[in-house]
Amino acid sequence: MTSSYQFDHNAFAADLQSNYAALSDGEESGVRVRVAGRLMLLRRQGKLAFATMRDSSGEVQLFALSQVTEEFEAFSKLHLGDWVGVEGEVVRTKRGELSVKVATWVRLAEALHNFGDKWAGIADFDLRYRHREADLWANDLSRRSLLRRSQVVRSVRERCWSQGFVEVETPILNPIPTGAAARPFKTHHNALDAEFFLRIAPELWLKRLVVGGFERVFEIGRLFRNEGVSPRHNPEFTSLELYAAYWNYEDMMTFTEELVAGVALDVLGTTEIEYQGRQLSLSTPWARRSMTELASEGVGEEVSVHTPRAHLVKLLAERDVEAHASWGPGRCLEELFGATMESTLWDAVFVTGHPVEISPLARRDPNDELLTQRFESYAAGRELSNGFTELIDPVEQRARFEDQARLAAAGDDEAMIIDEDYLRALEWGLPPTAGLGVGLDRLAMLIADESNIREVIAFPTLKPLRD
RNA sequence: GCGCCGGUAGCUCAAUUGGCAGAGCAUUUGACUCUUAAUCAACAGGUUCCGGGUUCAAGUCCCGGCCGGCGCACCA
Repeated sequence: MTSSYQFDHNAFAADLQSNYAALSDGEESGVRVRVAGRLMLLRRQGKLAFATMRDSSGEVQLFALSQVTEEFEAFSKLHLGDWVGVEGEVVRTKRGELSVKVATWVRLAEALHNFGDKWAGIADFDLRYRHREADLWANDLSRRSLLRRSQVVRSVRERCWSQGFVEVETPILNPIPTGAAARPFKTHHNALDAEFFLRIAPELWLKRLVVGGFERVFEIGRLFRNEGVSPRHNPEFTSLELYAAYWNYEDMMTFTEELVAGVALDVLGTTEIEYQGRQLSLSTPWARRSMTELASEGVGEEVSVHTPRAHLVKLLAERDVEAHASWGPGRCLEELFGATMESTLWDAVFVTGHPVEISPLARRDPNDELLTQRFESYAAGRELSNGFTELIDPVEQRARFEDQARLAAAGDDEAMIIDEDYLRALEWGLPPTAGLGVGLDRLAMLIADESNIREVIAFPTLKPLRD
């Protein structure tokens, strides 16, 4: 059989399995179908041959007989991994396996390499990540995790749409990297002879759309940060960022917990999930605890952003954290929380009330001028989302950017740069607005029960091979 | 970036103290009319990641490099 350019396929393996579940052993349905997929196993027995064929829905056995099957010899010599299109009757073999009894068939493509050990699959991480196409055939779990990631993104998108959010796209090539604290990737546009940075966050663009009258917007897209690679960090990752005019951070927390719990419900059917062998609750409402309270609990005494810096520095030193000269009390408080309590936050929880010092785009808390109306959600000891009531005052925003510029001058190479276009946008009037960012890879990890971010990214960033 | 661990046939893995590089699956050939990782028989398959070094002898020990896993750091 030579290969074909096309195949008229009219049935999926999984549908056959369910539609003919009642077919008894040795019974023939009288129905002819055309299926296509890849050969995963092939067992020849003299003038019979049995093959396991997999398509995107599942698996079904192909049953070939020399008396029935065209080109039987060639069929029985197909290779594992070959793509075939088959026409034949749906039957159940005497031994009870639902099968398509092959009348005619065509090889659609030939596999020149195998897909790993048929028991063990492919275990080598390097091979799995560099050749995901082979990994997907060899390992059920890889297929499942990437499928779940897709379901997570779909669910997030549909839930945002259903709440009246408009999906938008903002520039990836940015003249200045802003909206977050991170090192950027740099590139160059030849015709414009201009330096550009790949975005580290879409935040400022999205708020400019709110200024423009899009009261509810969101963007799902790739962000790029020139930081270390780890089981929880890929240089390019996917975020959901979303803004709602007239909301404050409490409204946004409610939205966030319902979104995440809803995604779990959509994909897994429950908000009480199992993660890495341990029960984890995403059920609403999530606990809300202030960073001040958590840091105090962590160090065993009352601390706050009003505690003298020298004392906070001492408490950090006791935990082997060396305070940088540019850190004020706010940053020290956050570091104390990070060093003591962050990794213990297992069930979904909101941490609220971040210091102004570390929140240059968030609106101050009217009850404490050194804190903001900000939250981060945590699950499995990791940050899952970040949101706040947006700072809308252009004068204060300029002062906050200038504070960041001073940090940069003091050696903090991740401090934010002044964005004049954004300040001008604020001068046209941003209504009271709350914003949210969610790391979708992190969310996908949680839902797919994966501990390595690479398992939920089809083609993770790897070091190019060289000698 | 730092530390620990790893890289052996196409795939999954062995190889004792430094002593002839092996198995299963896949591939190739043959047998087999209800198999289920089919089974049975046979053939073939190697730059032991790369480059040096020590040694009578290196997959194994030492040095350098490449790639990966985990931890730390940075961050989401």
